[in-house]
Amino acid sequence: MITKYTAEQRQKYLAELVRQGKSLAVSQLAKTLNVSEMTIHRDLNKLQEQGHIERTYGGVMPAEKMEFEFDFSKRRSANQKAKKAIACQALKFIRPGQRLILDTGTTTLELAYLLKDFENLTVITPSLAVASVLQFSPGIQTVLLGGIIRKGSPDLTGVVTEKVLDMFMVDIAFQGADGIALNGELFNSDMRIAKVDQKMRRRARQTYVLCDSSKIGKIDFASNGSLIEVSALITDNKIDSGHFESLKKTNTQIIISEI
Amino acid sequence: MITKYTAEQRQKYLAELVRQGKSLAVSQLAKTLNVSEMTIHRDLNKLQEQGHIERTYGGVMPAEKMEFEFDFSKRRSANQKAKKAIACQALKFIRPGQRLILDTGTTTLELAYLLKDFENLTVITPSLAVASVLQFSPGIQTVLLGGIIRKGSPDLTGVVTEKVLDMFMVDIAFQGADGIALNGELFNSDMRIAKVDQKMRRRARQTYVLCDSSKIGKIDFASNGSLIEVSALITDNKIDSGHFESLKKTNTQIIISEI
DNA sequence: TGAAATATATACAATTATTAACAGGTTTTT
DNA sequence: AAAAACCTGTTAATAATTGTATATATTTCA
Repeated sequence: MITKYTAEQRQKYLAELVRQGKSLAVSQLAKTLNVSEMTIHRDLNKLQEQGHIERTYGGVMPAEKMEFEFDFSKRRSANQKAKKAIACQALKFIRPGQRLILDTGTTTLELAYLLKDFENLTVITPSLAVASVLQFSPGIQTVLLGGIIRKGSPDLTGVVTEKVLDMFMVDIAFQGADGIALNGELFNSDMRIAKVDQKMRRRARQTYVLCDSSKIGKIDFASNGSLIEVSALITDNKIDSGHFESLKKTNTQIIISEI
Repeated sequence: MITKYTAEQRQKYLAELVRQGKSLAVSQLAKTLNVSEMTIHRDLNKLQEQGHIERTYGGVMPAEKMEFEFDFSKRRSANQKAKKAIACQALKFIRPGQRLILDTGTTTLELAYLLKDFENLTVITPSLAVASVLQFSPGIQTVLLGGIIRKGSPDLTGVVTEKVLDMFMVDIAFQGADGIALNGELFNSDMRIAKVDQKMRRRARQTYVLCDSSKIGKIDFASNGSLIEVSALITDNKIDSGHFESLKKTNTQIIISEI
C-alpha cells in the first residue's frame, strides 16, 4: 500500500485495531500505514487523550476499563483444581441453544470461564463476576438479574432479584453451596443468597449443585433447601466415603469428577 | 514461542495463570515467556503491588480480592469540564434520604462520582459504570436494574430493565441525552437506551436532563420524547444563544452551569 | 543451630521505546 | 497571495525496560 491517509483515517483505523485486541508494535504499524514511527506515536497519544486507548511501553491496550472489586478471602486456592474439575463435569450437561442460570460463587464462576467460547447460549446470573467473564463472548447473551449490590461481594440479591427470576424459565440452573449437611440440607453463608438460590431452583427444569468436597459435611448459616430438590450434586473425588454414603441416602444422583 | 510481549501482556498472562491455580516456578515461566528470571520477579512484584496476587517464597497465590473488569471506553474529551460543571449543578437538587435514578452516560457518571460521599441515598441505575463507582460508598444503597448486557458497553437494557423500573417510584431521575433537537426532542444513539429512558421518566416524580452544549441542536437516531416531559435541562454556558432561545420556547426550565 | 541450596533483590550496563526539537511541506485563513 | 496553523519526517535526547553479575534473604536439612 502506498496509499495516503488523513490523520483521522489513520487514527480511526488504529482505534479499531486496538478495540479488536490485536497486538501492535509501533514499528509494524508505521510500515503498514506508510508513515514514520513518530507519526504513529503522535496518533496514539491523541487517541489516548481522547480516552480511546491506553498506551503501554512497547504496545497499546484497549482503553480504561471500569472495575468491580470483591473480597474473596474465603477462597482457598487448593480447591481451585477441584472446582475446575467440577465445572468440567457440569459442562457436559450443556447443549447449544439452551438457557442457563449461573449462580454466584467461585465454582460456578469456573464454569463461566469454560462457557466463554460456547455458541448460542443465554446465561442468566445474579453474579457480576460471571457477567464480567462472559461479556466478550459473542455466542452468549448475558442477562444480569437486577437487585441490590452487596458491598464487597460480586452479586445481586433482594426482592428485585427474585422478581426478575420469575420472568424466566430455563433449562438448567447451576448452583453453588457453602455447605451441605450429611442429610442433604443445602447451606449458604448469606441469607440473601439462600433466598435467591431457593427461587432459582423453581425457575429451572433441572438444577445441578456444584460443590467441592471440602464443604460436604459442613453446615453454614442459611439453609436454602435440600438435595432432594435437585437433579444431581457434582463434587470431586476427594469426598469422604462416609459422607458419600450418607448423601446417597437422599436418593440424589452424585457425580464425582476426577481431579 | 519466540514472540515478544509487552510487560502488560506478560503480567496479564501471569495473573491468569495464578487465577487458575496453576503452580508455577519462576524458572519455568522465564523459559515459557522467553525472558530472564529477573523479569518474572519484577512482573510478580508489580502484580503484588497492584493487589492482584500474593507472593510467597517460591510461589504465588491468588490475592484475597478479585477484580472484574467491564469494557468501557469513556471518552475523556474536551467536554469533560462541562460535564463536571453540569453534574455539580445537578447535585444541588439532591437531598439526603432521597431515591434517585441515574441513567447511563458519561455526564451522569460524573454525577455518580460526586455522590460517592453522600449519606443515605438509594441509587437505581442501569449502568454498570455507575454501580462500579458507587460500590464502596457506605452511605449509598445501589440497585442495579436487571437486563441484557450490551456488548462493549456496560449497561443494561431490554424488557427486564423496563419491568424492574416498574417496581420503583423515585424522587428524581437524572438522564443523559446524545442529542437534543431545537424543538426539544430528545435523542439517544441507541434505541434500547431510548426505551429505558422513556420508561424511567414515568417512574420519577422529577426528571432532569443533563446534556452538554455540544449536543444541543444535534439530532441522533432514536427519539425518546421531549423536554416538555422533564423538570429541567441542565447544560453549560457554551450553549449557542440562538439554540437557547429556541429551547426556551418549549417552556422547559433551562439551567446553565458555569464552566 | 549452622551450612548448603534455593529464591529473591540490587546495581549497573545495554537495549529499546518514546519524546523533544527543529525543518520542510501542505492546507487553511485572511 | 501572504500569513498562520497544521501535519509530517529526521535527528538527537530522554526515559523505560530488560539482562547479567552479584549480593542478600529464606528455607531446608543435617
